[in-house]
Amino acid sequence: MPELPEVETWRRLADRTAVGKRIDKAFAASDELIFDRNSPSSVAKHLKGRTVSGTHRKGKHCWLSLDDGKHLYLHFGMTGSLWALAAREQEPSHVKLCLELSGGTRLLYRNMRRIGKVRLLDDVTALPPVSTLGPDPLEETLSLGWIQEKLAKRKAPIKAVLLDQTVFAGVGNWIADEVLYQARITPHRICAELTPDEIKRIRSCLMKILKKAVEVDADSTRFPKSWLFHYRWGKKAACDVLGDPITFDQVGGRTSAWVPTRIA
DNA sequence: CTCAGTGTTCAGTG
DNA sequence: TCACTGAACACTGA
Repeated sequence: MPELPEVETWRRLADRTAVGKRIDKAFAASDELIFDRNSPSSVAKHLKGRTVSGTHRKGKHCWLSLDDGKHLYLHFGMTGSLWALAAREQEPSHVKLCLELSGGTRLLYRNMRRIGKVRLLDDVTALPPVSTLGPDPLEETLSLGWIQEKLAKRKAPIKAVLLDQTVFAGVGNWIADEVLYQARITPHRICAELTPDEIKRIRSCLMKILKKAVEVDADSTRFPKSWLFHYRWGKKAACDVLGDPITFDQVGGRTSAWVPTRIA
C-alpha cells in the first residue's frame, strides 16, 4: 500500500544505505512492464560502477541520482517496496532490481504484482508523471488559498479529488479516507460546495496524518489507536474506535470507508 | 470459482 | 478544451 509515508520511509532507507556508495553489481529481472522505457539489461549495465549521489521524492514517486547525472526513477505502484539487506541476508521473492553496493549491502526493489516502474531518466522533474504533480504536502507549503482555489473549480466528490495527484500529491485511498474521517466530512461531498472551515480541516488533518505516519516510519502498528486505518480492513460489520459502524461506498472509482455518525 | 484491492493511465462521455 | 467516470493493467489472497 505505498502512499507518501511508505515512499518517504523507503527514500530515507535508500539515503542511509546507498548515498556515497558505489554500485558494484546490478541485477535487473526480465520484466517489460516494470522496465518499460529501458530494457532490464541496459539498466543493469548502466548502473554498474556508478555511485549514488542523492535521493529524492515527490508524492509517491522516488528517484536516486547517480554520479553521471542520470536518475534511477522508482514507482512502487500497488505492491512495490524497497529493501536493504545485509551481506548474508536472504532475498525475498519478486525482486525486480538488486543493487549490490560497496560494503556489501544490497538495495532491492521488489514488486509482486508488476504494476510499477523502474526507469533511467536524464531529468525526472521535467516530464510526466512528476511534472504534473501538485506540491508535495510534506516538502512544500500546501497553502490554504491554493487548495481553496483548486477545489472551487471542481464538481467531483472530495474523495475523488483527494486522490488527484495534481492537487494532493502522495495521497492514496486509505489516507484520503483517513483525512475525511478525522475532518468529519462525507466522501460524497462536492468540492465546490465545501465551506472554508471544512477545507481548513481537510488541510490540517492531511498534514497531521502525513507527519505522524512518516514520524513512525510508516509502520501502521504505530499509528494512533484512534485512526480509522485500524478498523477498516475487517470488512464485515466493522466499527471504529468508538464502536460506530463503518460504511463502505464506491466513490471516485474506489472503495471509501467512512462513519456516518461521525460527520460534523 | 469469483472478486476486491492497490495507483496510474487511457478511452469514452458530456 | 476540459472535467469527470470507469475500465484496464497483473497478481494474490480471501
